[in-house]
Parts: sequence; structure tokens; C-alpha cells
Amino acid sequence: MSQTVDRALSILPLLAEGPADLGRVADRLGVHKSTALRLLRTLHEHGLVYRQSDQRYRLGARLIALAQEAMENLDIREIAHPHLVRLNESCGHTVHLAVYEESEVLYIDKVESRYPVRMYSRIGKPVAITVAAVAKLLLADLPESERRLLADKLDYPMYTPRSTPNAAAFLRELEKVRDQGWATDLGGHEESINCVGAPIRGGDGKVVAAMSVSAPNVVVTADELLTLLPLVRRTADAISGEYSGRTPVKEVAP
Amino acid sequence: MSQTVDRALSILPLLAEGPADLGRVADRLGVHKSTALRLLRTLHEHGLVYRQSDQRYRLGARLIALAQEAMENLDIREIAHPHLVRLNESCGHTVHLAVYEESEVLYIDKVESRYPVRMYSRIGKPVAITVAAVAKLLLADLPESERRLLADKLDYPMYTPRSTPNAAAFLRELEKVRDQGWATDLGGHEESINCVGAPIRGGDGKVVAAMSVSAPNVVVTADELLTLLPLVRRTADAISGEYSGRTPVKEVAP
DNA sequence: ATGAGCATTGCAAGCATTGCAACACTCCAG
DNA sequence: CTGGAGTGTTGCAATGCTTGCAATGCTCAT
Repeated sequence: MSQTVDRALSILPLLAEGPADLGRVADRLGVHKSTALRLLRTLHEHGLVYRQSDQRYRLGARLIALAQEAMENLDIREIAHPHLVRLNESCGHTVHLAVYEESEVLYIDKVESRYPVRMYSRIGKPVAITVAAVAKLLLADLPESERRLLADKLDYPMYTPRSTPNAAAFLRELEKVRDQGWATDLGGHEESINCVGAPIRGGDGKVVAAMSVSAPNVVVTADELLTLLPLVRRTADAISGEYSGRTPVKEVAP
Repeated sequence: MSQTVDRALSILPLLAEGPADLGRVADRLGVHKSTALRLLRTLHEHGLVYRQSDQRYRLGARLIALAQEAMENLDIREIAHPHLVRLNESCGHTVHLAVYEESEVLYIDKVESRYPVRMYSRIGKPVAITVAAVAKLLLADLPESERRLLADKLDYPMYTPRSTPNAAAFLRELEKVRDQGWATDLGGHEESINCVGAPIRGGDGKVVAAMSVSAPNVVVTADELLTLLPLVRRTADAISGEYSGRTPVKEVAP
């Protein structure tokens, strides 16, 4: 809607790919160098980009601090965290919490496995949306039309032979997940990693977040992991209960 | 430098305080509601702000993903991580990695303590700059003039009786740290928590990052923690060596 | 030294941005 | 059911911000 701001913001994902110099930024934006310079300057003043010693620009530290605050504003995270820790203490595996927002699913909390073999993932990293258990849970709750629209828009990379191959299969899987109230990912993302997940619901019954337990099958088999399902669901329900007890969004005095 | 972008970006820290509605944003910016609306729309399109069900705006998920990528671009982090893990495995305490950028010091990596009593901190959170061991290390390496300027600009909150009380004391402390090549924080931030830290240097000898080991004194006394100093310094030096071996910034083919 | 390559600045022209006013909508209170 | 307050949204004309150009600095390597 605003050309200038639009251009400026387009610089951020561009720099996320790696440091770039002025000419490169100007080219990618399709504007004159002097224009790019002024946009970069403004971003710099706000700390969103940083100029390294070789004069190239990269993303700045303020961005990291802002993201931090963004996460702390998500009250579901605050409420869920102790539950996740407790679950981790009783089963020892990696526990994730994820939310859906604007066609993306992303992890907003994680408790690390206590086993030496750990899976790679990081808070903030967008989730493999077509295969992850938490993604299925979150998308399964979308209204029919939106779900269909999104499923069509997605890519279906075959991380492994067990990955969801296409939109039709994905939609079927979502139906199943919706009916049974829990989800799995059995080697659909990484050959040797399995997950079991359950949804967290707000007061109105809508899914507001999803959690999962993940473990490589060198530690436990998929069947063994599935025995944790009742515990996972109980934890998710406990979080749901506590969450819907409170007001969904904090009110600020006028 | 660019008014429009400047206004748009000013919205982000504002929303970091918590969700706000259109009127509130317009007021804080000192612009007409319609103007604020269009700026927010643009931010929304880029995923930097999100509109929650009650129509209020808050920071968006893309911000978190961007911050994630920002951190992954910091090559010092990649290099240091395995060293930090190894240090954690041999001593069991919390290990931090921090960098200085534009008058702020912030944690960019952390390995959690294996003891049940843990200190609170989060990656991305700005560090208590006047007391933290890592902050002292990073600031101690700044050129005289910049150091003095920054020291004057800072606040000196008395978290505990042992906190650095004022600019003069801080500058003295920085001199000391610079000369001895390591730093401590003995209960200056949290009464019961102590830290020992060492600097990580680039090929030109300049400090590019700092690391520290932290432990509450219910686990180890300050004196016991200090016996780890040689190990901490050796780890920091190992990271420095590996870092200056590579090119400091990755080169991209033209 | 000299030139290439990049960043930076001043300036005039043009168009994107702005504030206004009118409209649409939701939610209460009467 | 109806009116009104509060909020978000849209079309429009004027102006002032943004833009690209061209000229100037600056740094580095030949």
C-alpha cells in the first residue's frame, strides 16, 4: 500500500540471505542506488540493519530484540512453558510448541531432549508445514475453504519417501487429524525422527497452538513413542484449560 | 532520512510494548488515523505485524523468522557453538555467547546448565550492560573515545549492592578487564549468580564476541567458579583461532 | 600516480503520501 | 428496534516527500 515502506521492508528478507552491498540491494529492489541508500539509512537508524566493517549491510541486532519481545507477548507461550518442561522431565524427549500465523507455522518454544542424540530445530524457524505433526494440527482446524486454498498454494517437497506427496493427500491427512484429535509425523521430515502431537484450544474450542514430542528412532521406536500419546494429550488439555481460564488477550487501561 | 519509512518503523517498538489499536498507533506516531492505517497495512503485508481477532495489531511472526536468519548469518555463532557445548559438557554450567552492536550487548547463543537450578536469560535479550562479564569484555575493547561516550550515556541501575554504581567506576572496571584479558560478574546482576568470561578475538586482535560461564552460588561458590577460568580462556582462544583462520566475512560470488 | 569501482550528496521534477471529510460498521443503551 | 458513540475504512485534492540523475568523494589496486 505504501511504495516507499514496501521497498524498505523488501530489503529485510533480501539481507536475510546474507550480507549485501549497496549496488546489490539497489539492483534487487529495482531502484536507483541513491534511493536504496536512503532506505538503508533509515533502516539503520532503527537498528534493523547493521553495517559491517566492509561496508556491506546485514540484518541488525534490534531485529533480534524485537522478535524476542514479540514472543514474550504471546501469552500462550508463557502459560505453556512450565507444562512443556514437566512433560520433558517425565519423558526426556524434545518438546515443541508451535502456532499458525498467516500461512506459516512456526515454533515458539522448545525444550531440549535429555538424550545425547538431539534433533535440529530452532525457535522461530518456519516448520516443514506439509509433514510436521504440529502443522497438521494447526491447519486441520482452519475453515474448509481456507484449508483448501492453502493446501493448493503449498509445495510438497519429498524430504523422505514418507513425506506428504500432494495437496489431495494432505487434505485427507488433515481430515483424519481433525477427527482423531491428535497427529503424528513418522519419518516424514527426517527419515529417523518421529513425532506425536496434540492441539491446544482456546475457550471457544478453536486451536490456538499445537505441541509435540519428537524422538529419533535410535532412542525409541515409533510404537514406543506412541505410548506417550495419552500423556501428550493430557498435557495439551491442561494447557488449554489454563489458557481458556484467562482472558485470551490482556486488556490495557485506556 | 525517509519520513514515511521512519514512521512505519517506529510502529514496531511501539507494538513491542503490547498490542495496540489503530487510534493508539496514530496518536503515538502523531499522524492521522488513515496514515497509520496504510503504514500498518504495509507492515502487515510483509508479515511484520499481525492483526489479532479483536482487530488490534501486534508484532508478527515473520519478525521472529527474520531474527532467526539474522542470527544464523553471524558466522561467529556457528563456529563457537560446538565449543560452547563441549565446555558445558565438561563443567555443567550455563554458557553464554554475546556480541556488541550499536551500543547494545546481546546474547546470541546459550547452552543451558545441566543443574536443576538455572538462571533466567534468553537469546536476543539485551544484556545488563553495566554489570555482565560479557558486556565488560566487549566494551573494554572499544576505542577510548567511544568507550567514554557510551559510559556517560548509560544508566547504572543498582540491581544489587555490588552493581557498578556509575560511569567512573565502570570505566575503571573496563580498564582492568582490558589489562587482565578476562572478566567476572560476582553478584552484580543477581545477588546469587556469578560469572566468569573471556573475549573472542578476530584475526586482527579485535574482540568480536565474548563468552561466559554462569552459576548460582548454591551450586558452586565464586571461588570454585574462578577455578574454571583457565578452561574458559582456553575455549575462547580455541574459538578465536578457528574464527581468524577463516575469512571473517563470507564472500559471495559476484 | 591514475583509474576503476563504489558510496555519497545536491537538486529539480513528479508522483506518492498525507490529512480531511464522508462513509461503513459494530456495539450498547435507551 | 433505534439512535448514537466509537472505531475502522475509502476517495480525493494539494503538497511536500521521494526519486533518479549527474557530479563529487573516497578507497583500493594496478
